[in-house]
Parts: sequence; C-alpha cells; structure tokens
Amino acid sequence: MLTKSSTELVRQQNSALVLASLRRHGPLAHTDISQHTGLASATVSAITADLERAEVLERREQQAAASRGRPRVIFGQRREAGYLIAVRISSDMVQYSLADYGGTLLDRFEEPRNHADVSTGPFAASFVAALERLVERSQIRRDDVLVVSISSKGLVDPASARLVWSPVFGAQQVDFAALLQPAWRAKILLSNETLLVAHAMASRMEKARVNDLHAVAALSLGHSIGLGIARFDHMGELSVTAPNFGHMLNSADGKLCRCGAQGCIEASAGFYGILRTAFEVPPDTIPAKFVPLAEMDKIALRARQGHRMSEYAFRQAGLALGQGLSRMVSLYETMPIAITGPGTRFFDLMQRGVEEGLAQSQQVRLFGAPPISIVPEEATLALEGHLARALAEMDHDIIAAKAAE
Amino acid sequence: MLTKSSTELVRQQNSALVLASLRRHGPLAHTDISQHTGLASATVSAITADLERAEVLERREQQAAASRGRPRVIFGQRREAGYLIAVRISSDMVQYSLADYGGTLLDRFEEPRNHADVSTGPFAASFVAALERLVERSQIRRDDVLVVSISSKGLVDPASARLVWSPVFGAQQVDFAALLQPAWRAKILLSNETLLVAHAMASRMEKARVNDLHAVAALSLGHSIGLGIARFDHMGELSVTAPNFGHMLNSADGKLCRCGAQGCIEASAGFYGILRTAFEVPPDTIPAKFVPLAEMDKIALRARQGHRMSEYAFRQAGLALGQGLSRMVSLYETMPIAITGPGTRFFDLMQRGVEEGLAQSQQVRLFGAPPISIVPEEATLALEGHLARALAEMDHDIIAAKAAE
DNA sequence: ACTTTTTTCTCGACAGTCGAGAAAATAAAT
DNA sequence: ATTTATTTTCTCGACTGTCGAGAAAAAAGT
Repeated sequence: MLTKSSTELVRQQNSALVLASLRRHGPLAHTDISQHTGLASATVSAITADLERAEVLERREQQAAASRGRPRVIFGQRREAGYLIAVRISSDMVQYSLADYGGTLLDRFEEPRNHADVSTGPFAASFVAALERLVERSQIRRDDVLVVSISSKGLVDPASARLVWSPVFGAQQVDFAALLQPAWRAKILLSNETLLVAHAMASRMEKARVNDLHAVAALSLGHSIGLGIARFDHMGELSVTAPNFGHMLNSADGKLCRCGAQGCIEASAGFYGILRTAFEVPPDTIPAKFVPLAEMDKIALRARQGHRMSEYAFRQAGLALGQGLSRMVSLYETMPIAITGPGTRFFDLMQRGVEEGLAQSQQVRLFGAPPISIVPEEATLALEGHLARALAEMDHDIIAAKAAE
Repeated sequence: MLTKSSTELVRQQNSALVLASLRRHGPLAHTDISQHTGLASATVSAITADLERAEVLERREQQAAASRGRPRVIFGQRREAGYLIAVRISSDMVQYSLADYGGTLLDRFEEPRNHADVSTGPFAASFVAALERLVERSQIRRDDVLVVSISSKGLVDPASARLVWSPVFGAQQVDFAALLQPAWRAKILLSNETLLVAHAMASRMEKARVNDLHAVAALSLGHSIGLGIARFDHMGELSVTAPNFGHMLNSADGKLCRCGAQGCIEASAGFYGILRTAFEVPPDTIPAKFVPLAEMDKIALRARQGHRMSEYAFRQAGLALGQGLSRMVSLYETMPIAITGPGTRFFDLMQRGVEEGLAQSQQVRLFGAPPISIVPEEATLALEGHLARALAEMDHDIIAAKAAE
C-alpha cells in the first residue's frame, strides 16, 4: 500500500538529502550542496536556514580565501546537536564508544566479559552502569544522547530491539529497550554485528563511487559465522539485513551445532567446528563454548605443515562456507563478498574449499563466482557501521521532529 | 543515493495512488477515492480532472440512485486507454492473452509446442505471428498495445528482458525486446512465471486485508521447480524476485540435473528427479527431457499402494524441497508459502519429507515452520500476476508520460 | 414548492521549489 | 584609495501542489 505525499514531505525528503550529502562529503558550502543534491540554490538557502534555526547546522570558519569573490559559507553539522553511544558486545568483551553528531569519537572503553557466565542479570547491570559512566566522564547530559546502538553476534529482532538468539546468551533474550526505558530517552538500536560490517562496506563503496553496485555481502569468520547483506533498493535507499546464515542447514551430516541443531554451517566452519574435525572428535560432541585464537593458530600451523586432518578440517570449513555462499547468491543475486573476522587469517587454508563449494550451483556457473575480498579489520568496520547507522537515524529523527512542530 | 523531491513528484505519487486504489477496489466515486487514499477531497478533484483530461479515467453511469442526495459520479479506468498482451511460455504450449486497460480479458488462444524442438528461430517467428494475429482478431491498433508481458520458467534478467536460462531453450538466450523492437512500441516485460504467481498471491492477500504481512513466497512444483518471493518494502511497495531456487545446491549427492550441475534441488524434486529415483536409475543418468503427467500419476499410484521405491522417491523430493525452503527462510525470513503447479497433486506423498527438511534449521526451530498452503490453479495465478504487473506498469508509464508533458 | 441530504466542485490560504537577478564580499587592477 | 572583476549568497516573484471550508448541485422526501 502506497502512502500519500504532500509538500511537507517534499521538504522532509530534501532536508534529508542535504544532511546526507553533508555526511558523505563533509562540511560543504551552499554552492556545493546545490551541486551534490541537484536542488536549486534558492531551495538550499531555505533548507539550510531552517536547519540552522533548529541548531542542527552551523557555519564554519573557512581557512583561507582560496579564490577571489565573495567568500564561501561552509555548513557543517553542529557537533553538540546530539550524541550517540555504540556498544559492541562480543564473547570476550564489551566495547563502549561515545561519539558526537559530527561523527567524531569522544570516548571509548572496554570491559572484559567472563564467557563462562551466561546469565543476563549481571550483564544488564554492568551495561547500564557503563553507559552511565560514559556520559559522566564526558560531561554530557544523558538526555543529549539520542541513539544507543548495540551490536552482537546472533539473531536480532530489529523491530523490537531484542536479541532473539546469541552465542553469548543463547536463547535467553535480552530486551535492551526495557533496560534503558525510563531513564534514557535515547532511541535504542540493536543490530547484528555483521549487518553493521555490511553497512560499512556499502558506505565505503558508495564513497569510492563504485557505480552499478546493487548489493554487498559481508561474511564474518570466527567462533561463529555471520552474514550481512546490504542492498540498494529501487529508490536508491540502502537496506541491510542479517540473515540466519551461520545456522542455515549446510548438510545433514549430523555435525552438532551449539544452537542444538545438526548440520549448520557453523558446525563445520565455526572455530569449534574446525577444532572438532581437526581433532577427530565425534561430530555429535557438544561444541566447546569458546576456542582461544591461539588454539586455532596451532591447528593452522599443523595444517600448513601438512597434517592431514587439520588441513581437512579447514578444507571442510571452506567447503561449507562456499556451499552456503553459493546458496546465498542463488537466492539473492551474485554480489561482491567481503570476508572479515579473526578467521580471515586462516583463509588461505579454506580458499580452495570455498571455491569448490561456490562452483556447485548453476548461479555461479552462469554468472561466475562472486568477487571475494578479505578485510581483516572487523572491529573498525563494525564501529564504522555503528556510526553510519546511528547518525543516519539521528538525521532522520531530527527532521521528523522538526516536521512535527 | 537518495533523489530530490519536488511538488511535481508529489502529484505523480498521488496520481499513482488514485489509480492504484481504483485497481484494488474497482470503480469508485470521488468520496471513496478520498477515503481510500487519505487525500483531501479537493486534491482528488484535481487529480481525477487531470486524468480525465488525459483520457485515462471516464465517468461511469451508476445503476440506481441508492440513497438520496446528489448522485455519485463513479470513476473507472477507460478500457480503451491501452491494451496488454500476456504470453505464458511453458514446455508444451504457449498461451497468448489480450486484455484492456480495465483488466478484462478480450481474447486468448494457445499454440502447442514441440518439446523436441529446442531451436529458438521457429519459435521466434511463431511468437511474432501470434502477437500479430491477436491484435488483428480484436481489431486493435498495434500501437495501442502498451505492454507485452512474457513469462517462462527459468532464469530471467529483468532489466534487459532476456531469458538467461530456461528449461525450454536451455542456455540459448532469447532477446524478446529485440524481436519486437522496431515494429512494436509496447514495453516488453519478461518475468519468471513463479514470480508472477508470487505477485498474484501478494495481491490476493492485500485484497483480503491480511495485515502485518511482510512477504509471501510461491513454490511451483512440476517438471522444474520455481520459487517467487514477493515482499513489501519499508515504503509499502511490493518488490518481487524469482531467485534461482530450483538449481540451488541441495546436497552434493551427485544427482545429475538437466542444467548440467549436480545436486540441484530440481534433480531431486523435479518430475524427472522423482522418476529417476523411483525407477532406481543411476543418479548420474541424463534426465528425461519431459515427463508426461500420466507417468507421474502412475508412480504416485504405486507409491500410495505401498511400493517402497516410489514412496521413497516422493519422500526424497519432499526432503529436498523442505531443506531448500528452510534455507530460504533462513536467508530471508519466515513467511507464508503457497505451493502451486501440477506437482501439488502429489503433495500428500511429499509432505512428511518437506516437514522433515524444514525442521533442520535453527530458523524453523526458533520461529516455527512457515505456514504452507496448496493453491493448485497455477495458470490462473500466473495470468493474474501478468495482469497485475502489466497494469501497474501501464499506470506508472501513463503518469510518467503525463508529467513529461 | 420546499426541505433534507448527500456529493461534487470551487476558492483562498498555505507550503514548497525554481530561475533570475540583486546584493554582498573579496581579490586584483588601476 | 578607488574601481573593477569575480564569485557566492540571498531574495523575490512565478509556479505547482495540497488542504479545509463552504458553496453549488442534484436527487429524494414532505
């Protein structure tokens, strides 16, 4: 069902356009905004005046009058217009970051997590305390935090901001919105971490002016396997999703996954799956809760030295990934794939398996294998995704609020 | 990249809204249009006057003055505003239909196809001739045909209207746009047939006011396996795709598919796959080009009488379908699935396999199995989809043309 | 003939975009 | 020091669109 349009919505859309172009290109002058957005000069004047009045934009001093003529007036986001907190929850630590409306990082700290402790109660308490600490240290009023963006591995219900299933807490759901509900007026966003990576990759490619790009996928390799898909819809808007890739059925081979099912991709390609195969543990053994990276490095070393079973384990992991990706491109479309996460350092051992798995579908035989790139800095990308998503949300909310009155 | 908005676009969007509501609810009076679209009465007046001037809408006589007060003026699409031709290409025949802008069927005929003949040359000739015959019989000017909507099983490139891979022509591509290019000014649409079924199912559910429906999938069972996914995006617009489901990797079991790969879903669940298993033919045997439905009925009869291998063949087909669907819902989301096609009559034999396959993923264990309904009349649905898609396209084009001048 | 009722049509107010040209502000030239 | 050239921002009027309110139209009831 389409919705009706009105002149007010036009202004909203065009305001969003101005803010978005400022996000992409940094502070800009009137003329540049007009150029980038395609809006008439008069329109840009009206919109910037509006946003200035709302204390969202501010005029920046320009460095030197480069050319002659009337000096440009540079507009930029007013940094103090709002703040965001990004929280990355991983199995061994939680990282808290504070950034302002301009997207500059103000503060950050990490808290170690005890992987043995899977109860949500203590976690919730330390979570709330950490947020409190963050605003206090930076002398920011709690109500100026407009967005709290949280990410975790696992399955997320984006609508309700609830963690449906995570490697950290299992099926114990955590309702983050409820945790912060009365005290914080910030909007709570909860995303799968690899979704954010995909978002960041899409933003990067957009900035790099990669044209005729419809979609990008991000694949995260680690203890668990995550997939994020970012696609530009027919309106040119980006929509990202994090399908349940790691626990998609790979093959009914009886390999027990920590989710309780058998034959998930993760049961073959997650760290614990690789370890199990390498050590010839029966495939229905209950998976290890956590595999230290050093342990994986040892297996990789042996594989590189020619140890058959270790080699085979990585090869099987690659095969499962390749088959899963071949299914993904069959069900979506052929798109570039960026592989991130700690597992990338073993990719040489998996590559042939991946290629073999990919080749097993008509889609790949017809359109070729998707281009695969390795992007190890997962943490950087995830934070980049947090910022991109949260700032876009803030822009959107600010404009909507301005329209409401 | 967002695009700029303007007052003219507002009118375009709202005009589209009016036409869409007329499509959904049939001819309507001024008041009803205002009600359904949410537009102000004055706006509806302006838009209908516009469309009347463009000879797109016409006033209909109302039957009896039901209530007192000023009689209503009923607006409806002017049937003669344009025509569309729908062409359904299947392995054994080609069906040509002609309909007017109001969506009423004017003419239809079928031409048998020789499945042995896979050359595209004779087909192209008879295709063009049939279209010619259709407009001639109905006394319609060729240039009044605004859309030719073609469907086939197989893989389609929606952008270029080219058949990339089809069970009928294999990898021989047919460029329909080129066939009709100089003589016909109509826009050529090419869709996968199951995509149209999914579109029709989505339209039906929309009409039946099924709320909070995000998506629906259609699965077509027959000699080949097709899947269509219809989803409502965040703007409420419907976007349908036909992924390469039938030739997605099911399991590396070596079953040869007619696409040349091994282990496709179709190699287990297509008619030829079922036949091969039932007759205990080696799985790497080159598949039969065409399996008559009567042959399948015989196998089904034996299966129902307890013949082990026939039973097993259907069970395996169901398993492959269930596993494929479990992967589909893992990569998209849990959504209702409508099963169509000649294969539905054997669904009782496959059902347990489907359920078993579906259960093998975390997605299903967390959110339950997707609701499955059987809708045998595939041909009706496909034509319904053709009309829905072609008429929407015509509405869109008419409005765009009016805006251009 | 008059009233009631229902629906369509019209008018003025308001919001937004756009193009053109005025105004501003600076560097270079005289 | 003043003038000129240049570049950018700002402002004005025209145009397109939506909306609410009330006028006008057209029938049935009294």
